[in-house]
Amino acid sequence: MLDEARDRLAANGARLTPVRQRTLEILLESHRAMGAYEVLDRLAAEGFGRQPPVAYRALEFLVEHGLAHRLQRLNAFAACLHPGHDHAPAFLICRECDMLAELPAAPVRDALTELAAESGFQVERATIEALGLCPACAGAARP
Amino acid sequence: MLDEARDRLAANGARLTPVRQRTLEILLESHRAMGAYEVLDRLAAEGFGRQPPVAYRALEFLVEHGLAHRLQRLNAFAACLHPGHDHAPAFLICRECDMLAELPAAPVRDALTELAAESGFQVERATIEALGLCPACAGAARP
DNA sequence: GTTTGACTTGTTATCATGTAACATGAATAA
DNA sequence: TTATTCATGTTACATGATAACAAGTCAAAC
Ligand SMILES: [Zn+2]
Ligand SMILES: [Zn+2]
Ligand SMILES: [Zn+2]
Ligand SMILES: [Zn+2]
Repeated sequence: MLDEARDRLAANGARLTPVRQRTLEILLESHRAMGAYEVLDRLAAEGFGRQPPVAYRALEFLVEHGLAHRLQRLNAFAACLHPGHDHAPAFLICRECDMLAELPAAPVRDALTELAAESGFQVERATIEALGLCPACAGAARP
Repeated sequence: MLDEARDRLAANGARLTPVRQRTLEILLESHRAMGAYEVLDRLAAEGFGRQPPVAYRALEFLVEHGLAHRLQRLNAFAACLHPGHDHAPAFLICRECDMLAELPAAPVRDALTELAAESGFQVERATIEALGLCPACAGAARP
C-alpha cells in the first residue's frame, strides 16, 4: 500500500517524505477518522515536530494527492481506503462505533450535479457525509 | 416570516425571545452563511451579551427548530429559506460570491440511502454540500 | 399572591481547531 | 558549486466551540 502510494506520488513529482509517510501510516493503522491534533501527538511522540502546522501540512499533502480524505462533519481526517483512480466518495460514519465507510458515490453525485444544474449552478466539489448506524451496531441495537 | 416562525415555535412550546429573534433577523438580513462570531459581534453591538455561548445558544435553538441550518464546510450558519415542513436540503455554495442556495435534496438523499443500504448502513442524517459557481459568477467567468 | 421549578440569559474560563509568517535545512537543477 | 525550490521546524495568533456557574424571568401550582 505504501509502495503503491510512493510510486504514484513519484509519478506526480511529489515525495513521500518521513513525516508524510508516518502520517499516512498513522491514519492507516487506526482505521478510523483522526483529528489533526491526535495525529500531531503521535508524530511528536516519535520525534517529529510538535507544532500544529507539522500535522496540518502532512495531512493536507495526503488529501491533495488522494491518499487521505477530510471529513467535514468530524473535523477529522482518514486514510483513503481506495486510492488510485481519482474519486470523490460518500462517507458513512457510524455514530455508535465511529466506524467509517467510504463508498463510490457516483450515483449520488450525479443526482446532485443534475439538481444543481437545474438552478444553473456548477458543482466543483461536493461533500457527502452520512451519520447513522453501521450493520454491526444496527444489529446489536435491534436484534 | 418572523410571525410565521413565532407561531410555529409557539405550537412547539418554544419561544422566540429577543436574542433568538434578533439572531434570526441577522441571518435573514445578510442572506448568506455567517460564522457564529460574526453573529455574536452584531448581537453584542446591539446590547446583548458578548460571550460566545450567547450566539451559539441562539443559533443552536434556531437549527433545532428548523429555522436555520449549519454548514459544515464553512463552520457557519444560515437562515433556512424554506422553513416549515421538515426538510433536509442540499446546499450549493458559490466559491466566488459566497451565495448560498438551498435545494430540496430528496433525490440525492434517496440515492445516498440506497447506496448505504447496500452496505447495510442506516442513514440517519446526511450532509450534502457542494462548492462551485452560481449562475451569475459562472456567467461572468466564461461569457 | 406567593412559591416552585423550568427556562433563559449572562458571565468566566478553557479547550479545540486552524493558519500566517518566518528561519533553517535538504534536495534538485543550472 | 551555486542557485533555487521544496520541506520541516518554530512562534504567535486567529477562529471555532463548550463547560460550569450565577442571576434573572416566567408561568403553573398551591
Ligand atoms: Zn478514498
Ligand atoms: Zn457501528
Ligand atoms: Zn431550510
Ligand atoms: Zn457567485
